[in-house]
Amino acid sequence: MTSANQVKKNGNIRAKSQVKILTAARTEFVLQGYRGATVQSIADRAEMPKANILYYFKNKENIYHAVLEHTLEMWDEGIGDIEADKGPKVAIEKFIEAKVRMSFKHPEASKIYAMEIIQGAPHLKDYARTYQRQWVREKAKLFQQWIDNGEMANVDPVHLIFLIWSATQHYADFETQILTIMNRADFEEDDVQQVITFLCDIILRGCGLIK
Amino acid sequence: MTSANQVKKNGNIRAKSQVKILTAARTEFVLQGYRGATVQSIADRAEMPKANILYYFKNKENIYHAVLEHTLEMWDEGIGDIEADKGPKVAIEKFIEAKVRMSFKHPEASKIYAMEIIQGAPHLKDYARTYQRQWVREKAKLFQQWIDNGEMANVDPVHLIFLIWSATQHYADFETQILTIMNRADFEEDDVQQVITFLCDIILRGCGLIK
DNA sequence: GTCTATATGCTGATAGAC
DNA sequence: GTCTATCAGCATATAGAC
Repeated sequence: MTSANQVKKNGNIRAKSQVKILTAARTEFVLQGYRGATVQSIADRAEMPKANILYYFKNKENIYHAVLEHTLEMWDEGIGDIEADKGPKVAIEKFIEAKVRMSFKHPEASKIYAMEIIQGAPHLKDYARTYQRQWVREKAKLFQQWIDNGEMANVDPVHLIFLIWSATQHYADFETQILTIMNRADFEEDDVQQVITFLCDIILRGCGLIK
Repeated sequence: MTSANQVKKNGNIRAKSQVKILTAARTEFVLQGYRGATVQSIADRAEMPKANILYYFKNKENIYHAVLEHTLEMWDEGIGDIEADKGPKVAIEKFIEAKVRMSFKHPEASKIYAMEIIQGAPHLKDYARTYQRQWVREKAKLFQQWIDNGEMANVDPVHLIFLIWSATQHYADFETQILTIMNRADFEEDDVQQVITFLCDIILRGCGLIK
């Protein structure tokens, strides 16, 4: 076996192990919180010895950082952006749909983010201060232009973004409560579609974009 | 001092200490999570020796139970109910206002509840299954009557409740993120009023209750 | 009721054999 | 790369003096 192949094979093992660890860790961090999730519990869930976990990530905080980063990346990619070119109605519709679908598909991603923010965002202050604040300002400006052009009702653009965020992520973060109240074991595609329809209906009408 | 007075005095000390402990514990549980909050950190925040904490509550889990119970009670009392007698517009308006005000006044109450639900509601399954499910069904029926009478648009009543919950609690749970994005140190009464106006505007129009 | 001292178990992390 | 053995520190909780 050549040295190049050796590296590749080892790289594969490394990559696979890391994904396995991150997946297990994400679940543990959601279920138990940062402090409550132990390296041992992550190891058990990943079906690896504890020492291997620490071999790949050195320490617990590094695991958490990797989970956060991995999660935010996946989330942002899955949502995409608000598209300006087709007007406010399509833009808001598409954005709501993407966020609702992600909430049902990857509730853990939203949950881990939510817990981080609730606890005061100790690892994400910079993320909000730079990336997110900029994003909100950009989109708010876009909404304001549509409002000024008379294309939608005069509603506060920043709070509109908060409303869409909260209403959509609620189905991920409060999954447990919603299932219990609706007396259901799982969600199905029909439920997802119904939520999309409901939220688009209310919010678009609320923005004066449908009658 | 008579025996009755002795009991009363001791009762006062006990009650005061317990409130002090519960307040400190709530903050610690929010900031650090259940496992991350230590009895010592609660004692430090309450400015009491650790042993006194355990004297009053026996163990850490009892503290958490008491915090949850105390918090839910306070929250429910502060919100009040959806009042049927003045029609959908006033009912929804009053409910949104009450929830927004509580979110800004007691964000920790909402946060501790949110963390509990996100982690799978291990201590609150029964609460959702009995009390909350019943409440939602009752209110959904009320909304449905208004819809059938043509008093409001035909929107799913259960999801409408979820929308109001999520949109209002967002200002408590995601306080940190919102402050950072808005580049503010604290909220003021004007902010609260603006949120109430915004949410009533969008949701009432979304329900066809204003033009 | 208050507080110090301490028992007991679990945690993150490391050393070193394979 | 994998895994066993182990350490040092910290957590909850209790015992018992005051």
